[in-house]
Amino acid sequence: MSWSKEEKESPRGYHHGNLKEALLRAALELIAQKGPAGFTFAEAARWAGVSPAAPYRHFRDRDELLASVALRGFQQFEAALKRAWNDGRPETLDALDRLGKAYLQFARAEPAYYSAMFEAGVPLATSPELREAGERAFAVLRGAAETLCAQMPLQGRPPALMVALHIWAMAHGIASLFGRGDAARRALPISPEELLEANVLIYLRGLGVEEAPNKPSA
Amino acid sequence: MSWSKEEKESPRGYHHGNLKEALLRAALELIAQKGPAGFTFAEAARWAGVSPAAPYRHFRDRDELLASVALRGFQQFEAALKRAWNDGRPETLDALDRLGKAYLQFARAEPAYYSAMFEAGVPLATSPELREAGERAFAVLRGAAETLCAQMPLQGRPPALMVALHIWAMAHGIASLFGRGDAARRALPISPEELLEANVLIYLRGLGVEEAPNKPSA
DNA sequence: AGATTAATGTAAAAGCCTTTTACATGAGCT
DNA sequence: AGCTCATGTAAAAGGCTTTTACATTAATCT
Repeated sequence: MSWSKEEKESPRGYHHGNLKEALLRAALELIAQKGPAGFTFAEAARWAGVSPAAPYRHFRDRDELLASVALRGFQQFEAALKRAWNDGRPETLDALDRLGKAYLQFARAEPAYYSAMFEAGVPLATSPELREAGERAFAVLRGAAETLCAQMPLQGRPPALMVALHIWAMAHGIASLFGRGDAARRALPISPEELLEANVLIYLRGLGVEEAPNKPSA
Repeated sequence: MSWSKEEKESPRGYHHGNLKEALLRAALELIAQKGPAGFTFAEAARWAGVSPAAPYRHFRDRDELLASVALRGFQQFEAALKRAWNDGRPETLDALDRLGKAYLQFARAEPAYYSAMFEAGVPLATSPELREAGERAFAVLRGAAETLCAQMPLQGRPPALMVALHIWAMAHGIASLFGRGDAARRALPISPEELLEANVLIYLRGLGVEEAPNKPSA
């Protein structure tokens, strides 16, 4: 046992010690509970045990806190997608399937991040950082599309960027419409995962990508 | 010239005469300007020239006004989609193309409606009316998918509902990610319309639907 | 160590929003 | 004309946001 560093609820003195982090966490929790609109700067402060004015030492205003949540969201999103894609190995199509599932999984497991990123109306131009984080997350999809396209015959090979945008649109469309058990959304005859998988498979067939029967055996 | 019925700015007496309508219009305008989050009940009242408490005679609270905007949005959306689809005539695939364009056009021309409908976090379960309006709008897509599927050979004909959901996801994904000139969204190498058209065409090819060369001539 | 400086919190206040309650007005009907 | 109900107003309580002046402490420098 160690007294070294209490992480929880230590009865702090005048200074908090880690207020910025605490506010980010509080915001995430509150957004998850009540949506990006219902989240309030003052409540995050209360949650962190500081006065309503304290947060202004770390964020210019409520919007900047939201943007910071979105930033962190994009970073985690990128990491999750990268993990799932795993450079397209061992099989491109399997990896693509994992990618789609990871996309939906993120939207479901981290609705607060997802809505801060895509639905809260945070201007992407808020900060270069935010924009870049978004780009980097998209770059994973783009890389996947490039790998995919590179495996197609040169004849009629589509622009990888377009393919990436299409995949993004399909995944985001499904995540956004059916992805969260919001109790606010539509009931489906099948799971979002299955719906997306089918959508992508049909799309790929349209591109002329054939599913390997099982193994790329000769 | 007529004094019959002034519609604009008539210096009203104690009663407004058409407050509910005025509030809906004000809300629409304000949401278009500042997003669903930035819109405020009090400002809508001001815009209509009444006291801050007056709106409560017509809407239980701010959320109900938002839900009403969404309701009206779904109704107009349905109408726009129906008009574009035109029962699939004269050519199913052309009609489908019009449908997609109408979808994007609505999202762009009526961002306030669109965000109230899909992004403001209005619980679909708010009222049966709202849910039904949503269903009716979706029913247009569903009808299109059914027409489309009916023209396919029985062998390997996909479930129309799935096709409808896919088309919805693609359209919504693109509208939501790139659809509004928000100055907040990503720049594209091509227009959302082209992007969606390509997405749907590839998808249809994947379903085995072949584009008629030009005219269904023998 | 001691002093200075910069970072981080607090208190108080102004301004806006939401929502409720009691009251005022007048439109529609008999 | 008189009633009644729908529709609006005024006033007030309670939150949230943001700013400003001030308090406390951590960091740094000599």
